Amino acid sequence: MLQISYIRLHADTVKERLAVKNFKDISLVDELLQLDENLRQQKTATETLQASINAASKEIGMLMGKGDKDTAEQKKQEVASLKNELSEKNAALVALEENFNNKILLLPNLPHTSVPLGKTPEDNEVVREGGAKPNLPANAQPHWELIKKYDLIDFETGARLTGSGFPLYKGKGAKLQRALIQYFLDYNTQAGYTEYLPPLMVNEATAYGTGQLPDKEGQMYHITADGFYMIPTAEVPVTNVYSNEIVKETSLPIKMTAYTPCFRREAGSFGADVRGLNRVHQFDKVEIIQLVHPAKSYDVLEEMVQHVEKLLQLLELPYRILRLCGGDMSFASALTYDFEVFSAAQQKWLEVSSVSNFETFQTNRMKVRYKDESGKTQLVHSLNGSSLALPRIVAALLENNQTEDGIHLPKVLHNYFGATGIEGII
RNA sequence: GGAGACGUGUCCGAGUGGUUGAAGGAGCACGCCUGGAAAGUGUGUAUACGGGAAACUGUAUCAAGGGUUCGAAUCCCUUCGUCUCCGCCA
Repeated sequence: MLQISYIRLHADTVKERLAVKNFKDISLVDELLQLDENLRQQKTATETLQASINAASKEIGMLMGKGDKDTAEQKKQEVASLKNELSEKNAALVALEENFNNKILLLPNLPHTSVPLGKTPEDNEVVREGGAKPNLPANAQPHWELIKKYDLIDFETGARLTGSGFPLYKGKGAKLQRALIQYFLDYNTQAGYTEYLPPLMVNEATAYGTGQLPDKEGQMYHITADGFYMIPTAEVPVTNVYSNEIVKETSLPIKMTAYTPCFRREAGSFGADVRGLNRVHQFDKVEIIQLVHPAKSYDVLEEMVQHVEKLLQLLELPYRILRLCGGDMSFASALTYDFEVFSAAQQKWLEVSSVSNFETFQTNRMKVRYKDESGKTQLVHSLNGSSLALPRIVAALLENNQTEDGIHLPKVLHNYFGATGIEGII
C-alpha cells in the first residue's frame, strides 16, 4: 500500500508512475487527496471535542474526590450534550476512514524508474540469456509424453481424486520432486537463508499483508467455513512472519526460504498452455524472501537475481531473464525480473521464477519497521523470488535431457535423486 | 468436542471504576563513579495518527471488536489466542 504522506508530497510523480503501470483509474489519486484532506479536518474536530470531554471527566473525578457532588452533577449534564455532538462527528469520521482505507488499497505499487514501458508480455525486456539450447532429434517428445513413458505423474487419477490440474506424482516422478525440493532448500540455506515450513492456509489479514487481497481474491482457494485461504505461494505466510514488528536495524537483512505446495485457481486458461505441467492448480515451489534496509534493496534484488540465475546454471538449463514492463508487473511490485527456461520439445519459454522488489508496499500493510540512527521508525523493504517453481523445471529437465535410453539429470541432482537419470519404466 | 484458568509495555510483574501511558523489577541507552571493568548511582527508555518550522501538543492503544458509565486495564457481551484437566486422534 502506498503511503499517503508520500502521495501528498508527490502527487504528480505518483500519477506519472501509475501511468507506467497502465493503471486506469488515475483520478483515484486526486480523490484520495481530497478524502485525506476531509479526513484530517474531521479528525481534528473530533479529537478536539474528545479532549474537552476528557478534561471535563477528569474534573468530575476531582470534584467527586472533594465531595462537591452538586458541581459534579452539573458537569455531567454538560458532558452529556457534548457526547451527542461527538457521536455524530465520530460516525462521520469512521465513514470517511473506511472509505479512505478501502480506496488506498486499490492503488498498485509504483514501478521503479528502470521499468520498461509496455502493456503486454511482448514488451518485457530481455536482460540476458544463458545456457545452451539442446539439439533434439525430430522425434523428441514433449514432457507430458515422457511423463507417461516413464510413469512419473498420473494426471488422470489426480483429476479423479480432486480435479484437473492436481497432479499425482508417482515413483521416480515423486522422488524427483523430493530431490529438487531438497536441493533447492540446501542451495538457499547455504547462501544464508533460514529455512521455514509455514502453514499452508492463512487468514485474511495475512493475505492482505502481502497484497493478495483485495487484488487477487479470485485466484486463491477460499476455505469459507473458517475464513482461511490456501496459500498461492510461500511468500504470503513467510513475509508475514515479521508483521507488526519493529526489528533491530542490525538484524537486517532477514533472509528466509521455504518450500511449500502452492495453490492457484488460475481461471480462464486453456489449450496448449495448460498441457502437462505447464499450468496446474497445485504445485511445489521453494521461495526466497528478504526483509532489508531500504537503501540496499536494489542491490539485494540483483543479488537474488544472481542467486536464482546460478541455480539455473547448475541445473544446466537454457534460460533468459526478463525485466517486466509496467503492464505485465504484479500489483505489489516495484521491479520484477522473470526467469524463463526453454523447454526444448515444446519450443517454449516457461516462467520458473519471478524475483521482485516490493519496496515498502507490503511492509506498509504488514507494519514491518526498524528504527534508524536518529530513532525514527522506518518501513523495511521486502523482496522475494522463486528458487524455484518445480513443475516447469521438471518439464524442461525432461524435455531437454531426453535420450534414447532415458532422461539424464544434471550432476547436482545425482546425489539427491540417487541416480544419474531416469531410465525405463519404474 | 467438554470443563476451568488466563491474555497488561522489550521481558517479568502490580494494578477490580477517577489526574494510570499505566507502580515495581529486569533489560537496554546515555551520564557519573573507576586506571579499566564489575558493582553502585542518576537520567531516559512504546506505537500510530492529527496539529506545529520546532519545542511541544491532542487523540487512540493494557489480545481484538462491541457495550455500560461523566469517566474503564478495571464491569458486561462477542471473537481470537494460551495454559490445565477430560474426551478424541496422526
